[in-house]
Amino acid sequence: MVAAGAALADEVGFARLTMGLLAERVGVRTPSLYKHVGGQDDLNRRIAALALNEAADAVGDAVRGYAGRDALAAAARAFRAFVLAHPGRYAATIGQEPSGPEDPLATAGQRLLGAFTAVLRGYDIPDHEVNHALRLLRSLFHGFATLQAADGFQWSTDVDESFEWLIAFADRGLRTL
Amino acid sequence: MVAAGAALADEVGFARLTMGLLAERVGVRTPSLYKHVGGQDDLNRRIAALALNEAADAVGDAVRGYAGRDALAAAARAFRAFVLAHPGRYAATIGQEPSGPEDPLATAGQRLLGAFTAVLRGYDIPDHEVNHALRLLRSLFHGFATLQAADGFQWSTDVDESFEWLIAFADRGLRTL
DNA sequence: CAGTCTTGGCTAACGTCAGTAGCTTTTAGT
DNA sequence: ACTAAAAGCTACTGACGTTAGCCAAGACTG
Repeated sequence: MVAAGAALADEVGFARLTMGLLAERVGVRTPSLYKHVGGQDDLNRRIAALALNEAADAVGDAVRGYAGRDALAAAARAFRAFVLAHPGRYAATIGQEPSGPEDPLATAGQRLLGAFTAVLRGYDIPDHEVNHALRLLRSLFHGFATLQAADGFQWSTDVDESFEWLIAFADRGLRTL
Repeated sequence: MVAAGAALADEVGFARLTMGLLAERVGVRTPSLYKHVGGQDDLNRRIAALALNEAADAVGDAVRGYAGRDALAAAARAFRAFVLAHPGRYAATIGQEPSGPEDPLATAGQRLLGAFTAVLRGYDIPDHEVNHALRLLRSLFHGFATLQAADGFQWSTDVDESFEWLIAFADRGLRTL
């Protein structure tokens, strides 16, 4: 149900994800959906939680066995690949605030954060700067991925190249704190 | 009209900006709005263009008279301040693709980009890397601002401090290319 | 000054969509 | 075989975006 919604969001775009469309997709009349989800808000939040968990898995898997720059590059590429492959469900995460620490959305966010924290362990970062570095990485990758997904880079230069440049930039910065 | 819409979006949140609400705000019945804007899509795009132009102005003004690290810090702070002061209209810019080079949205985006380009002139950046650096800055600030506006994580540590740390990080990286 | 065109407002209506109420069917457990 | 939960359905409501068609006020022109 939520998986179908996420898939549909990836196909038609998150903004065009409608209860009626989802019902049609799963071969059911619209009101029947309400036996499975609380409503559109609930559906959106669950798609967002799914997306964050999947992103955390993707980043976590990609990082396994690597450290330092290799880990950073693997995490970055995995994250971007995920967002580009699943733009709809990732868009669902934008503008969702977890209602509390028990919210599945919050724990999913924590898992993703944890995956990036693992990357930072490969660098020599003072304790009190780890949170700052974490926010840096999240901002950087979230920003790049969403801008590209929205086609925010209208310029001609190759985007892949920019992304690799960006990874190198972050790596250099993290190595020289 | 568009200005009123932008103001309303800032107040109630972009997602809750409705034609009926805007009509009420400007003291008119809903259908009368269509004498001024083409519809909700058109309104959204115009609000987005307004926001990008205002952001470009804010960044451009803030940078004037500074260079290097001072310019970068001024630009970054101005941009973030703008997004936090006008979350609704800035949210309108997310996920809007300009229809062509003549689209006011595209030219507004170019102006904002130009403001950041001015900042980069204060650093010694090889020609072929300027575009990469530009995308870095845009991703970084867009990501940070939107994540904070959406309260995307549980920010336990002070956000202002993280932002200043992020500025310092970017400055160091740009100085040592 | 009279006529006309433009501008900006209005009411009435329609289509789409989220969501609710209440009933029926299917299915699973005893 | 019986019952109760799970999951489906039709019918309906209300909110919203949007269009059609009409009307009033002001500007421009003969």
